[in-house]
Amino acid sequence: MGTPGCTPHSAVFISHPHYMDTRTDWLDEDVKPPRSLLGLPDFGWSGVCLPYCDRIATEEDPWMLRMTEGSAPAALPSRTLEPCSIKPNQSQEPSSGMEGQMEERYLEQVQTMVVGEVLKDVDTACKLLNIASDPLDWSCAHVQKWLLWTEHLYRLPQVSATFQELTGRDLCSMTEADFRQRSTQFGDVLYAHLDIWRSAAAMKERCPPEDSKSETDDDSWSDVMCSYPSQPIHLWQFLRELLLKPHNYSRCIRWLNKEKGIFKIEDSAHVARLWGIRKNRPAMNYDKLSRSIRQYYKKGIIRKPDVSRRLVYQFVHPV
DNA sequence: AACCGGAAGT
DNA sequence: TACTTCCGGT
Repeated sequence: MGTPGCTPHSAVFISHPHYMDTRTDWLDEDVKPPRSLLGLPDFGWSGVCLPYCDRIATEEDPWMLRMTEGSAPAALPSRTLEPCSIKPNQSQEPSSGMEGQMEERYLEQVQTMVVGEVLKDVDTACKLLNIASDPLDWSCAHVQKWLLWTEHLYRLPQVSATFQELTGRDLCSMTEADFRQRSTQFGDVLYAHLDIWRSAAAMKERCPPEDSKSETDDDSWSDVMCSYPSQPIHLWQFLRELLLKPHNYSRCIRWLNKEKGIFKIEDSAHVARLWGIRKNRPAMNYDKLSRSIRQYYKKGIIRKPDVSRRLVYQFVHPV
């Protein structure tokens, strides 16, 4: 399409009617490069899609393109998502011999990658939201968090209000029609996204984190970290978490000098939104977040660097 | 738009 | 206590 500023990734957008038709701008005001945003998921591809913001649909993920080009939207996301059993269901192309094998291997590789990424992204989101990865374990509050997150992810207007007082179990027992009933426009998106989480949780259970079943369980970020009771996270910890995942978040916050603990908030509104989601504070903004950072000045946790610069801060005690 | 710190609320 | 919310001023 000849839309100015469109990247090839736009294909992903366009393939999804909801985005173009009904997106509202309540979340978009601060979005810098349009393509830094999620490609919207292609729900048709074996139930696998990787919208997880900020990191997908970037130049670093060319395979995303290949996938979306090639895959004709199937009907609905499949209920389960198994890396080993997914077969490309569109082998109509009479690819023969070597070529066919190559292609099949290529597809398999891509699928394995995709599944791995999905799991990673769900895990990341779990950590960020501080909720369990299995929707069945969610309380009403967790459901609301997840909804907030999903709204953020897909740039949906606020839909969480229509899903109040539902536990994760309730949510899981709902059909797509039930979802549509609660949100005519976005019920299907939410349903599909929930399906991804359920599939991811099911997979996680089926083939738990392979190789290293080591005893270093304490700090490994599996269920313990994700699940609920842990004490509320501190803002400085949260910022560190984001900084430690440059692959995911470098577009909104990054180190300027990791050794000295100097970092820059590149997208203040985005960071504030993530913080708000994490703390369940929908009204969070940079004004408030920065006030909290300033509280750290006298506590000696964060300060302004010697030469004060806009949106640049420094951890007093770098790692 | 960011930065600052007081003051009050949760 | 650790923010969150609000705010008047830089």
